[in-house]
Amino acid sequence: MSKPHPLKRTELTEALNNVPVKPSIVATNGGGSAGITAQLRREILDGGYGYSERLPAERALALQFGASRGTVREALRRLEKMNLVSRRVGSGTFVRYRGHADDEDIAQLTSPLELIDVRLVVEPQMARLAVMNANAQDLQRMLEALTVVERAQDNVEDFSRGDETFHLALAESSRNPLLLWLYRHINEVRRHTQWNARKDKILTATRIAEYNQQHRELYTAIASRDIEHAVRAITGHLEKARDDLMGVEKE
Amino acid sequence: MSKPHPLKRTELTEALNNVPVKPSIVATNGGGSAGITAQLRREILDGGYGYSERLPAERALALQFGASRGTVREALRRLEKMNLVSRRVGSGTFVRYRGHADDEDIAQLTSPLELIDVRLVVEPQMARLAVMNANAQDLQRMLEALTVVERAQDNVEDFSRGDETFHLALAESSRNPLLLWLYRHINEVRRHTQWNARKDKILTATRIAEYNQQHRELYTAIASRDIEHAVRAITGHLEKARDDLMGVEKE
DNA sequence: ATTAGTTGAACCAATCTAGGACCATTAAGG
DNA sequence: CCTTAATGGTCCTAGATTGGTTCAACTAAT
Repeated sequence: MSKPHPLKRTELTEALNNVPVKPSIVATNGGGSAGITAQLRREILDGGYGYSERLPAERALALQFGASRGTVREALRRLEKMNLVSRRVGSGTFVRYRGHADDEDIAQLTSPLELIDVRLVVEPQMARLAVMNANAQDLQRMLEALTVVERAQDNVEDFSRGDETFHLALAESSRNPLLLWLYRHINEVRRHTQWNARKDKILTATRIAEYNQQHRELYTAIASRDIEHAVRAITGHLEKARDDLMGVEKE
Repeated sequence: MSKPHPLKRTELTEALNNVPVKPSIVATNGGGSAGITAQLRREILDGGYGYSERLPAERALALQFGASRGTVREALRRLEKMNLVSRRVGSGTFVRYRGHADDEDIAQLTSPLELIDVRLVVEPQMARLAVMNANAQDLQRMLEALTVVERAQDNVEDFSRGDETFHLALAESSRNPLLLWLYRHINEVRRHTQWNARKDKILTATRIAEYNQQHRELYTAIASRDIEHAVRAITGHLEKARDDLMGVEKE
């Protein structure tokens, strides 16, 4: 079931009692259960405890924090509510939080193809919402980004930046803050992914022209409030990008 | 000299209150409740106290500011009127001003409805990929989460945690690291969103049973590699959640 | 003199904490 | 198998801490 403990039970306990508090913080924050909750939460989120690692026993934590066991239990109860730890009678309290890879790591784990797969899910919905919710200012911003990206027909870097701005303007036009927030994160990955290495091979002058044509088609569809057209445009755009990517992949 | 044993509550509190007056300003500005209000206000707005952090007790603040408790109370009363703090008898005075942390911010800006809209886009794709890519271990993890969540038919908290775990297992089964990464971020928001406040009204025993039925249907579909069925199941599940949410909204 | 603000004190009710006892479960070893 | 120790779960009581309230006295400005 669960992985065996590295130490025998008694040895483990003794070790816990001798060793200093793991978080090296002792009396920084408020001394209530809220403060203990905050300290442990931070420690877990920062990766001080790995996934499914066992926390010190409640009685040990009480000693370490200089609080009563009841107070520690209150803190652990909150952590359990946050789904950060799970507790088993007779066993202990275990971390139930897989630290997520940060932006750098996720960019390395994500292939350009997987990135486009995700964009192929998110962006059509952005387009749909944009048709419904975009206001004059949003359209203006998209138009500006469009003209910028169209002007960069022969410069890979310029096109790349402009393309990012245009799609971001699309995200903003959806008027869904969560969707925008998500797309910003996706964009971060996009900026770090290995796609950048192949940009020069993919972004020929011909393809840039084709992409820009699709950009304008998308903008026109949104400005004229044509949902079907907009979704077709963005979907076609991304599918073409995917096909171009796969074509280069084979070389 | 140094005590081998932890501090008692009294000593601990004294230590915390004696050590650093957080606003390094003490009696510079003109005494009076107005001056104290201004100093505390500035301290809170500058992020010296994080969200939901506890301020020193009134009696401690009185000492620190060299004023009487009544004066401090007047200052706190004004801060309360400004919606910067909230006070609870027996507990303390807590900051209610959300600094501009990213996650907190987006949680505040995102309505539960918008959250489901986004999930309605992401999760069907997760299901699709899960049908194609889930391995035995993924299915095992989903099944475990499923049994856990099914066992919590009458406890809102247990169901809530279990539901989160199940959907996270679904995300993992998609085998797309970027999608998983995205869903973890969505989950962060879900954890903070105002939905939590209405959980108790929405999650009746009847609805929990219905949700669990849909969970199992989804799992069965994925285990038997039926894409259409899986997408229908997850879509129906989220649409029902949205409808339930809107139903409560009207009350 | 009046007025508004401050002070210091005492007490109240709500809340939290310390500290302990006992239980059921789990894990390790005999 | 049984024994033993450790763990989380539960319940309790006494006491400490906190914000809420009231009141009489003091101060300074009008």
